[in-house]
Amino acid sequence: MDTHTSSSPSAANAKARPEVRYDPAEIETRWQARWAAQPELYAAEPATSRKPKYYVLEMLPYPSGQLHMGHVRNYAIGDALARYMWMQGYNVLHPMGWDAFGLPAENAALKNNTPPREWTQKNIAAMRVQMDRLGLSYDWATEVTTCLPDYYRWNQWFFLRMYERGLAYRKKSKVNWCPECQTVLANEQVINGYCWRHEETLVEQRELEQWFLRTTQYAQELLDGLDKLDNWPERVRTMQRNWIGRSEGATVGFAIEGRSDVVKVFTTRIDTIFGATSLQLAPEHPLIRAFADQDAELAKRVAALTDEQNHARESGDVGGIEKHGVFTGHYAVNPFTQERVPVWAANYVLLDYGMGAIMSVPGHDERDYDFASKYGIAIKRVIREKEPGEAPAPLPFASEDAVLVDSGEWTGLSCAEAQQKMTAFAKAKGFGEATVTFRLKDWGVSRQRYWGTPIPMLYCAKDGIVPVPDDQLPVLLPEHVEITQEGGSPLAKLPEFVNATCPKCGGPARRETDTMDTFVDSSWYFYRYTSAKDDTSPFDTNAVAYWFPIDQYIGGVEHAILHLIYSRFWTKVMRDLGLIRNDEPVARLFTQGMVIKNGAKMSKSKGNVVSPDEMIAQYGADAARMYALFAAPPDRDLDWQEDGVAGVSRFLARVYRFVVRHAELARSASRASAEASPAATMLLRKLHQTIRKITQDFGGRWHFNTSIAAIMELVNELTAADAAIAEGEVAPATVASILESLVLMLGPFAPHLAAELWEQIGRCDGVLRHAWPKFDEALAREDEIEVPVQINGKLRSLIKVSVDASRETLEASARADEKVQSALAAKTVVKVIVVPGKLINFVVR
RNA sequence: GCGAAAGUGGCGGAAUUGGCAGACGCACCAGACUUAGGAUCUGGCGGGGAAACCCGUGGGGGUUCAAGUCCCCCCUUUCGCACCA
Repeated sequence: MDTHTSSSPSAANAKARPEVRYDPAEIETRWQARWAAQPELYAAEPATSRKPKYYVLEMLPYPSGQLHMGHVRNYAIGDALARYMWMQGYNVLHPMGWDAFGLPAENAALKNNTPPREWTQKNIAAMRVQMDRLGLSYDWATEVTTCLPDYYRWNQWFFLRMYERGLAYRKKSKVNWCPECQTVLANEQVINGYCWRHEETLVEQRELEQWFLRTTQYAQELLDGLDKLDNWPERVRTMQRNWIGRSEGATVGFAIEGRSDVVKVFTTRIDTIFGATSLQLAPEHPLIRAFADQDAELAKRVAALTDEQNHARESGDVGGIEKHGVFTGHYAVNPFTQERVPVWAANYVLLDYGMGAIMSVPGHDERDYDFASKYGIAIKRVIREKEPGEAPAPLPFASEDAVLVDSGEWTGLSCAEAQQKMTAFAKAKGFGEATVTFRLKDWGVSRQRYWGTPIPMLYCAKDGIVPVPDDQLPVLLPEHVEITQEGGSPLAKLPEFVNATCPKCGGPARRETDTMDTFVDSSWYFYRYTSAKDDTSPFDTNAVAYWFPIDQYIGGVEHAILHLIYSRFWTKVMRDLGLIRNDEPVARLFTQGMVIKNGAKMSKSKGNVVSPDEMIAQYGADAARMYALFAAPPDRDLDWQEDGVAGVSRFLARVYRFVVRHAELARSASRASAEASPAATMLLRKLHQTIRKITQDFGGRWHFNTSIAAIMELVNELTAADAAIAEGEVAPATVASILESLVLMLGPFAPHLAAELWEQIGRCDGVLRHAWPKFDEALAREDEIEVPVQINGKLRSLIKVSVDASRETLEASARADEKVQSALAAKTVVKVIVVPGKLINFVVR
C-alpha cells in the first residue's frame, strides 16, 4: 500500500493531491485474517483472574443459515460494549453459540432431503463466516452448539435431577397442538390461539400424555424476584408479572343438593358472597360432565358451549364472545347464607384457571351482571360506597373501597376487613380457605418431533416409568431417520431406538420417543459458556460463581416471556440442586428495537429484506455496524436506509484519509509536552468533550447514535483545522495524542478501521487492550460561551461572555449589547432573569 | 376495554436537569475542482416574508420570566394484556 509522502500538504493543494483510498474490503479481510490467527485475543482470563469481570451476552441465534439485520444490530451493540469494557480493563467474557435444535431443520430435511444435522452444521458454518466478516469479538473456544451430544446430554442430566425431585412429571392433559408443527406447544408458545411459529395456524386442543416441568413450584419466587431486577426494562417485568398472574383470594365449597359432591370455587371477592345468586362452571368441569352423563339434552347444550370456547380460543378473541350458559337443573347451597343457588355451565368460565368454577355475583361483577341480566338471574346489592350519595352507585358496582350491606353478621364491615374475616370463618367451619392462584402453568416440554433432545426415560411393563441411569447418558439422537409430516415422533418408528433394556429388572423396556422443547436448550446455555469443554459436569461451579450473574444480556423483546422466564426458572432449580449460588441469571437486560424498512418489519413476504452480506460487500462491515448504531438509539426501532450506510461509509473514509494524512507526523512526534497554541487548545477541548460524551454514553443511556455523532463533530473540527495542523500550528505531540484518542474511540464501533489506523500512527500494541482515553475536565472546559439574551422570552441577541461570568457581568454585557439596547428602548424593564451560563431574560412592559 | 411507550424539518434522529428547537447524518440546491464521478471540497437547507420580524415540536387548554420538556383534556400509531373470577 502506498502511503503519502512526508512533505506536509497544505489545505490549498490537498484537493489536487492523490490520496490513499479507503478500501474497507481490503482492510477488513486483512484484519480478520490477523485476528483469526490469534484466537486468544478475545479469550477471557480464567475465573481466578484478579481483574473485575464483565459478562456480556447476546442472545444466541437459531442457525437458519442467514444472518439478518436484527442480528447485526444485536451483535453491533454487544460487540461495542464488549470492546469498550476490555478497554476499561475488565476481564470480559463475550461468547457465542447456536440454538441448533428445532423444527426448521426437519422441514429443510423434507424439502431438500438433507439430514437435519448436516443442514444445521452447514448453516452454522455459513453464519460463522458472516459473523467473522462483521469482525465480532467472540471467544470461539467457548462456542456452544445445542444439538451436539456434549451439550444436550446435560439437558438429559438436568431432566433426571428434576425427575428425582418431582419437578419433572408425566400427566395426561389437554394440550395445545399445532397441526403445522405436528407437535404440542407450551402455553407460552400459543399467541392468541395461533402458533408462535406459524402466525396463520390455529392451535387445536388435544388430550395427550406429556412430560411437564413444575414451573408453578417457583411461581411465587419468579414473581418476587422481578422486584429485584431493577436493571431490567419495566416493560419486560410487567409482561412477566402478567404472565405469572398471581391472584389472592379464597376457595369456597358449595355443597350440591342431592349429591355428596362439593363444588369448589375460587373468588377474590368472598366479601360479596351474600350476593352470589348462581354458580357458573366451566363446560368441561367434572361435575358438569357428571350431570351431562345423565342428561343427553344437557350434554348436547354443554358441548355447544365447549365448541364456542374452543372457537373463541382459536380465533384469538376469548374476551369477545357473547356469554352463553345452560342451567343444569341442579342447585348448590351457599355456605354463608344457606340459600339455594342454581348451578349453570357457562362459556365464560375457564376450566384451567382457579377451580374452573365461580360463584356468580352479578351485583358486583360486570361479567356476572351481563350474564345474569341475560338469563334473568337475581341481582343483589351486598356492598355500597363508604360515603353514599343520594342514590347508591349503580350496579354492577365492583369497587373494593366499600362496605357490606345485607350480609348478615358481616354487614357494615369494609370489604378488606370482610375478606379477611369471612375467609377465616370459612376456614373455621371447614368449607373454605385462603388461596393464591397463578395463571402460570407447569411447562409442558414434550415434543413429538425428531430434532431435539431425547427425553431420558424408559417404560417397563414391570417397573413402569424408569429413568435412564446417568452412566447411560447421553441418550443419543439417531442420525439416520426418515422425517415425515405425519403426526407423532419419527423416533417411534425406529425399533433400534425404541427397544431398550430396563435398568431395574433387565427386561425389555420402551424408550420415550418424545423430545424436549428447544426452550430447554436456551434456558441454561449461558452457564455452559463458562466451561464449554467440561465433560464431567454441565459446568464448573467455580467458573459460574465468578462469572454470574450475566452483567449485560442483549436481545429482542420478543423473548421477554418465554426464554427469559424459563431461564429464570432453570436458574432457581439449579440453585436448589446446589450447583450455583446466584438466584437470577441476568443482572441487566437490554431489549433492542426491531430493524424495519419502509415502515414495516423486514420479512421475505414483504420483500423488504436487506442482506447483511450485501451491505458488507458494498460498504464494509465497519460501516454497516456503525450505521446500525448511528441510525437510532438502540432501544428504538431502526429504519434501515441504505443511503445512511453510504453516509457512514463516507465518514469512515474521511477519518481514514485524515489520519493517514497526518500519520507520519504522529509517528515521528516526540512525547515531550507540547506547547499550547490557540488551534491546539481548541482541538483538545473538542477532543476531551468528545471523550467525556462517549464515556458517559457507555456508562449511561447507551445512545450510541449521539456518541457517533460526537465523533463526527470532532472529525469535522479536525478536518477544518487540516491546514493549521499541516502548517505546524498544532504541536506534533498534540496531533499524535488527538489521533490516538480518536482511533481508540472508533475501536468499539469500527474495529477494523481502528486497528488499521492504530498501526498507521505507529502503535503496535493493539486497540483492544489499550486503555480507553481519559477525559480532562479542565481541557474540556469552554472559557468563552455564547449566551442568549431574551426579551419577554423571545431571543433577541447572543452575547459572548466568559463561562464563569457573574450575574452582574452577564446583565451588564447584555444591556451593553446593541440589539438589546434598541429592543429595550422606550420599554420599562420589570424584571431580569439571569441564569449564569444559560441565559438572560428581560421582562419588559 | 385495560396498561405501557411514542408522535419534532422532505427522511433517520438531537435537545441527559424547564433555559438559543432541529446537533449529527441522509436527501436536496448552488458553487469549486475536474482524468465527468455513485469521488472530493466549499456554502445553503423548518415554514412565511424584500426586510424588520412573525409562525413552528400531533390537537386544545393551563402553570411559568421561559414549555418539545411540567399539569389537565383529546387524537393518532406501535406494543403488551384481555372473560384470570
